This record gives sequence, C-alpha cells and structure tokens, in this order.
Amino acid sequence: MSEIDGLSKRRLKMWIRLLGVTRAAESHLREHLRLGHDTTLPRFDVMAALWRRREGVTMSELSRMLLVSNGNATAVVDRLEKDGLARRTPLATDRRTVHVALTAEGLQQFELLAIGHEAEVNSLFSRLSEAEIEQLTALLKKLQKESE
Amino acid sequence: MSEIDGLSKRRLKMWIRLLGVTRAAESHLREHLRLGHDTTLPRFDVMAALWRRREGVTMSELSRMLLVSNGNATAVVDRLEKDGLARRTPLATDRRTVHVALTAEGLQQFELLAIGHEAEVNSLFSRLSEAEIEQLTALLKKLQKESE
DNA sequence: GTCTGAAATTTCAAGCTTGAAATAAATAGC
DNA sequence: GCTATTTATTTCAAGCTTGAAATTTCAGAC
Repeated sequence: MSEIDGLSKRRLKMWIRLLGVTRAAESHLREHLRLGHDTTLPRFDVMAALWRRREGVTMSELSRMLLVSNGNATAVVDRLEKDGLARRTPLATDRRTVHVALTAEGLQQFELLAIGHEAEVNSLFSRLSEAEIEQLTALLKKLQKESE
Repeated sequence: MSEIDGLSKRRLKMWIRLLGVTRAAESHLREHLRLGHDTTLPRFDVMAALWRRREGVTMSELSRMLLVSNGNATAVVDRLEKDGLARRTPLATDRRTVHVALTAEGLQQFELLAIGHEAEVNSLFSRLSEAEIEQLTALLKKLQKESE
C-alpha cells in the first residue's frame, strides 16, 4: 500500500469515526428532547436558528443555515406554526418571500429547552479539556473554509 | 460569564460546527452516490457494514453497527433484498435470528461504489494533513471511549 | 409594457428514521 | 413440563428528508 493510499484510508476511517461520534451525540440529544420536553431535534434546530435571528429569516435562509432542503424547512415550520411556536409573515417589499420568526410562546419554550440542551452538550463533550476543544474547533474550522 | 460557562459555550459552539461539517460531508457524499450511482447513503452504509462482515450479521448487530433503530435496518434491508443486493438467511440454531449478507451482485456493486466513495471522502478531507488527521482521530477516539 | 429568465416558496412522491407495539422463539426458574 | 422473562425481528404511525416539479413573483432586456 502506497503512502498516498494510507492517507486516504486514514481519512476514510476518520470520517467513519466522525460520523459515529455525531450520530451518537444526536441520538443522545434527541432522547433528551423527547423524554424531557416531548419535542424533536429538527424542531429544536429550527427554533434555535429562529432564536439566533430574532428579526426573522426567509425560508431560504433558514434551510441554508441548517443545511437542509427547502421542502424540509417548509415541513418543520408548518408543524411549528400549527403548534403556535412560529409565525410566517409575508414581506411587503417582495411578495415571494416570507419572514419566519418565533412567537412569544416559541421564544419562551426555546429558552427553556436551550438550558437543558447546553447542559447535555456540555456533558457529552466533557471528556475534552478546554485546550482539546480549541484544537478540535480549529480542525473543524479548517474543514469549513469555503467548502460550501 | 464564569470560566465554567465559557467552556460550556465553547463546547456548544464546537458541537454546532461539528454538526455542520458532518452534514456538509454527508450531503456531498449523498449527491455523489445519487448522480454517479443512482443510490443513497443509507443503502451505502448498510452495504458497507455487510461488506465488512462478509460472513453475515444479524439485524440487531447491523443496527448497532450503524447506530440506527431496528425498524430502520429492516426497512433498508427490505429494499436491498428486493433489488437483489442483499439476502436474509434464517439461522438454524436460533430461529429468532436471521443472517443478512450481500449477494454476489451486492458485493460487486459495493466494491464499485466504494472506490468512488473513498475518493470523495479523501477530497472532502484533503485540507487536513496526515498529522491533522491523526490529531482529529485521537480527539474523536477520546469521545468514543465507552460512550455507548 | 412585454417577454424571458431568475428567485422564493410550496407541493409531492419516495425513501428514511424513530420509538412503540406486536410477534415469535429461546432461556431460566420452578 | 410450565410459566415468566428476555431476546430478535417486524410492523406501524408519525414525523423527517430529499430532490424534482409546480407556482408565484420579481427584475432585466428590449
């Protein structure tokens, strides 16, 4: 096996491991949301995005933020809206677009969820020291650079 | 903000970044499988697991390997079986369990897929040098230790 | 103004995924 | 042997997700 091949194989193994870590964490977080708050990860993700951008986002921005398809964003927002947690507001200046935002109830619920969520994430990654977190973050940043 | 809180927030941000990198990579790999080979990532994942364990695995082992639910494994294997790529074999010694394995056609198709897949992964992570891959792998290993 | 093409969103079918419930078979305790 | 428990798998409903097609609206060229 050449050196090049070795590196390629190592990248592949690393990817499988990365996927494993991510899936295990997602699974853990999903369970916490389900048991503790009777909600789901996709709903949480959308609410988090809407919370970060309190002024409202378009559907396209939303799907870009979460790296999901437009149809997906539509479906999740539909359900949140049905439950009174999000609201669509047509935009006067461009009638194609719509602004999505959390309702007061949605905002309140998210802030409750977020506390527990952060604690779960913190415990999931408690094995890594501050230095290791920085190290990992730096490596991930390197991967994200204009890799759209 | 206390130091503890700062670390917690950094872990949270790191998690969001980790999720972003994973999703972007999955999305890229999914597209490659769809355009190049008219198949999907879940199918590929199952086939990869069956390829690694050529002698056959039970449904439970399969879902444990892939960190997906039993029902999910059933559904994907159903489709692979319908397409003649996988085969279920009842086990004589324990009639509850079933061995799943790739068919000759499945094996052949997977080996074709795998070449392109490895190349895609390699290019996705080409920004990281060998040393950085090792570093990242070490950090991920630390997270996986008995974290089931 | 009218046409053409681009952009934002929704709709849709198909497949993915989960978790709970149902089924079937093995094991353990008696 | 019989019963209770555990284990392996499937079934099911609900929700998630994708990518393509359809719809509506806007912007630019003329």
